[in-house]
Amino acid sequence: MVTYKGQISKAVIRRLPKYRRCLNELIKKGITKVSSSELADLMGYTASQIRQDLNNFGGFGQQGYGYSVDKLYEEIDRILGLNKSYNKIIVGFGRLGQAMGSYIINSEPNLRIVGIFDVKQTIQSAEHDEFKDAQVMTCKSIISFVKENPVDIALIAVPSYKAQVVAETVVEAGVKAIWNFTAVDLDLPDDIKIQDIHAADSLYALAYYINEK
Amino acid sequence: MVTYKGQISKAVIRRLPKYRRCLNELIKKGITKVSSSELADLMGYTASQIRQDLNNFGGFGQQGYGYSVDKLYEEIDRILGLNKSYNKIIVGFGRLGQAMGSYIINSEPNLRIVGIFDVKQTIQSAEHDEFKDAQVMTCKSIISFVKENPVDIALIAVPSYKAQVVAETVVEAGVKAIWNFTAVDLDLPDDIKIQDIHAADSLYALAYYINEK
DNA sequence: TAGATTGTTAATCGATTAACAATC
DNA sequence: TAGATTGTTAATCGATTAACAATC
Repeated sequence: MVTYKGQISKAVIRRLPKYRRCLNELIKKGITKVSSSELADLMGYTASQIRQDLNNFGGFGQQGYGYSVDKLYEEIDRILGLNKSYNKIIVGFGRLGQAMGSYIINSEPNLRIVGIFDVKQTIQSAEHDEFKDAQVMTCKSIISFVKENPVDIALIAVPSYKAQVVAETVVEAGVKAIWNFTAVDLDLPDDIKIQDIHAADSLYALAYYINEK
Repeated sequence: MVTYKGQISKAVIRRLPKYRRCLNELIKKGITKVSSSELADLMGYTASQIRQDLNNFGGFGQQGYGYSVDKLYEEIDRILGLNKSYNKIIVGFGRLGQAMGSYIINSEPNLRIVGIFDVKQTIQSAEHDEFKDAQVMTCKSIISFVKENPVDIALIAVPSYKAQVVAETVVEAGVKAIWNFTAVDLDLPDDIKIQDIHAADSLYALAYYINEK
């Protein structure tokens, strides 16, 4: 069961953003040092799991002392690749696409929205509109656009029935990573990285737990 | 390691909505019968896992034949509790709250949106607006409203810095289940069911996999 | 140095896969 | 009946927890 160095389990990767969030809170509070058991209390994991998780990437801690909050935060940022910049397009610019676009503009400086595509080229703009200067292109121009402009990530927020076709289009254009907000499980080549936000699935799980026992 | 009957692992519950989605596709195609190995091909699981999963709830299949698509779909619906109705409030009615509200109105007939709350009582309405007759109430009235009107689920889509306070308010009012769209891990009593949509977390995981290897 | 806390190995737990008897 | 496919037990795999030696 020897995992090669650098081959990290999905369970660990899923937890890293939560570590990052927690460390960010500590930084805001001016706390500079934290032990695995303090983190355990804050996050609801065991101290043992936290040490295991962090040791996948090397010894970030110091025996007898704990972890430096700043250093750990930076390391996790680096591990996740959040110290780099990414070019991004949004395909489907209804309320959901706009909501996520707004989030990115306000909270993710490393993500540059380089193109926005929708069947409609108009934006129903709210009052504080981050998008008032944005140009919305027709989906037909996705391929030519991506071939001219390197794109790392495509956010897809089109209606479900268009999801597979749109996804195939961005993949054909050369995009390798998809952040999928549609209710569809996309069927794409194995080398394409996909992260699904299947909001309805979590709603159904919620219904299950409401009725449980 | 005897799990009591009826005590189903979280891993299984997480997969049920995907079974449901897949079965729904088969129904649309007019397919009435499916075997565990056909489902395995469609969903990317093993046939063995599918049989294990379904057998948690009793024998839905027929040896030598397979599963009835309609029956299995209905059973999963019932297991998830989707055959019942739920009253729901939306707290935070910006683009994200509106997007999810629109989804619910159009796709989830069993979910009734009984109240909408926001600091602003106006709706920036798009052209096809499902909400044009909706009344948006001030967050201050949440407690009195919920005490008058039974509410099963609160969708929270307020800015992060308000998330904890808003969540505490709906819990104080008596709501037992929260569908959380904020970036915050809510700290609430153990008997409150929470499902988080931490979209940013999945984006960070995507960044990790883009850089992997 | 003594105390604290990590890094890391071993033990446990739970989830997935394999195998096959039951049965339609 | 013969063939197919489930239901279910056993084996494997992976992830979590416990324990403790290393070391700051």
